[in-house]
Amino acid sequence: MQPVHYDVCEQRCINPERIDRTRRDMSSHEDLAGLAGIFKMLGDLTRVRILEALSIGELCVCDLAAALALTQSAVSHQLRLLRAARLVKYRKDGKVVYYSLDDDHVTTLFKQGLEHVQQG
Amino acid sequence: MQPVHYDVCEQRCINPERIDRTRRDMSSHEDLAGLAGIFKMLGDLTRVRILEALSIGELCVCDLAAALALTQSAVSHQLRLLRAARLVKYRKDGKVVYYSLDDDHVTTLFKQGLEHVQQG
DNA sequence: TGAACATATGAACATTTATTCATATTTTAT
DNA sequence: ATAAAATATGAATAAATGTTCATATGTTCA
Repeated sequence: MQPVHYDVCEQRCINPERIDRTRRDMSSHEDLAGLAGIFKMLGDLTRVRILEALSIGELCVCDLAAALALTQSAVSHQLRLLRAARLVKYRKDGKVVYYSLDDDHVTTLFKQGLEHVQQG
Repeated sequence: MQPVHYDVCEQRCINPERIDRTRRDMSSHEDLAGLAGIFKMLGDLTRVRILEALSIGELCVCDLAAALALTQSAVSHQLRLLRAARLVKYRKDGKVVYYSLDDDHVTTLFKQGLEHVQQG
């Protein structure tokens, strides 16, 4: 079978029907951007460690820093991002702020991810 | 209850038992690094789009580039990374190389991720 | 009120990383 | 063998991002 070539978006292509089908069936750009955003948030060792620590139980910032051997500032900056992504929540007790996981989606994703990691 | 302060790793902390428990119960650094690695790989819009496209069906590099309106070079560079992460596999048909998903872990992770995205 | 402490945050710096451009490699077809 | 086409890749550039340092904010306690 001879590949037929068309020009789409200044790219040569071989199978235009597949291209059309792909474009039609793909999720919205919005959803995919959101998806990439979540994974980007989880794609950092420090944040993964923070989330795993919090999955064991709530911790205040300084304990989190101590447990993971990180500076208070580094932890605080990352918690800010995790908060914005609604992955963690917090409660204040005086001047101490306790952080915990916002829902169990993270735990689920971690389990799925570990399956891939540990089988590879 | 008065918080008792200890010094651990040059960090003040409030609840040393929690710190110990956290350290004890956390997954290995290796596993967590691997986990972060997977998520980092998925944490890029271009790669997410490529993987979603391939989840619909196998595609050659130039069709992938056309379908996503990307340069051949950009796609090829990303496929290299996805290949190294064992997220995609390929088969050669003459000078055309067809890529597809290596397993269905990606699809599972995408579904889980979209749940978080679409409810937030 | 003032001192000490827990946390948050802005700016600077260093590192990582995605894309582009040019070119190499490999295969097909004449 | 040569030309054309599909893919891969190295180097360079630009942008994003994580950490550190210094400092601000807010709370407790004397």
